[in-house]
Amino acid sequence: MGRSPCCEKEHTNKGAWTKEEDDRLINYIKLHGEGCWRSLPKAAGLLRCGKSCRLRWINYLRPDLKRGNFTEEEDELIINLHSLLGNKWSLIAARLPGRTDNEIKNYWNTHIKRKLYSRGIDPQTHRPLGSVSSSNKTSNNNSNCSNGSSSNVNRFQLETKQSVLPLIQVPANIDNGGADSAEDSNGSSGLSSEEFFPQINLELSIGLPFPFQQSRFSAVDLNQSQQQQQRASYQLFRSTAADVCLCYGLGFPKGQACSCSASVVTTL
DNA sequence: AACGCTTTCAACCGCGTTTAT
DNA sequence: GATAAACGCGGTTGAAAGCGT
Repeated sequence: MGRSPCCEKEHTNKGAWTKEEDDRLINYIKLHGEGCWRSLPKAAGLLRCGKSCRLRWINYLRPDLKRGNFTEEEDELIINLHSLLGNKWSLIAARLPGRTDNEIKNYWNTHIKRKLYSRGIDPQTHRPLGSVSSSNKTSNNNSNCSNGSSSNVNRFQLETKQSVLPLIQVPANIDNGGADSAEDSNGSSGLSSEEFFPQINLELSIGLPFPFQQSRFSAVDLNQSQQQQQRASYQLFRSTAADVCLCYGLGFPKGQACSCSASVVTTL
């Protein structure tokens, strides 16, 4: 099916916004609120397409935006969330009040990537540089998806006979606050997913992600200061991102699918 | 001062998803 | 259910600023 352009290209301004355009947009949204971006430009007297207005408002004019440099805490939170979510910038932004997805994406590409490289960490895989085989690199674009067969790693994955779709890689040797393992979940049902659907193995497991496990960051891989950095990052990680229940995002009301005591449920 | 290279980030583009008809 | 319109997202671009020579 074809798509018509989102606006009439001939009569719209492009490029940088002027102060007057900003004022018009701000005044209009103050009076009428956000929404209906397609009709907004005309109503506000702007020669812009609705998409452009929405972007300008969300990324620059919104009053609740936090301006200024990212803090060290924000840096670490972004890194941790990226290791969990990959390039889902809007989801990451949702956990950083006052920051936009565009801002975080830009910051990731210009600062954090470099920071991770300087720590000897691959920003896509969140593993030590050079530790990922080429087959893994090409198997899936998602940064946190790995088909690695390490025995001490639980995987949150959707698996079929034909293909494996790992979603979130979770180490087994981390205290996960009491979240049940895949084996426990299967055991309680009495029947495995393979018994229900012989052609499909839905081996779902869920747990808290931890990108700093010892097996990945052993003394062989990292020097002393890098190990110290990882330990500090882990402490911050536990204090920020660890108290999150992912079950809600899978459609289960909190507490129905897991026994963890997380105070935050996510809508992944 | 002039030039070229690099970095930054606001804005655009195309596409997938959701909603309305 | 099919189609079109609108929305939202992630990747990419390009102008401006910064920096070194």
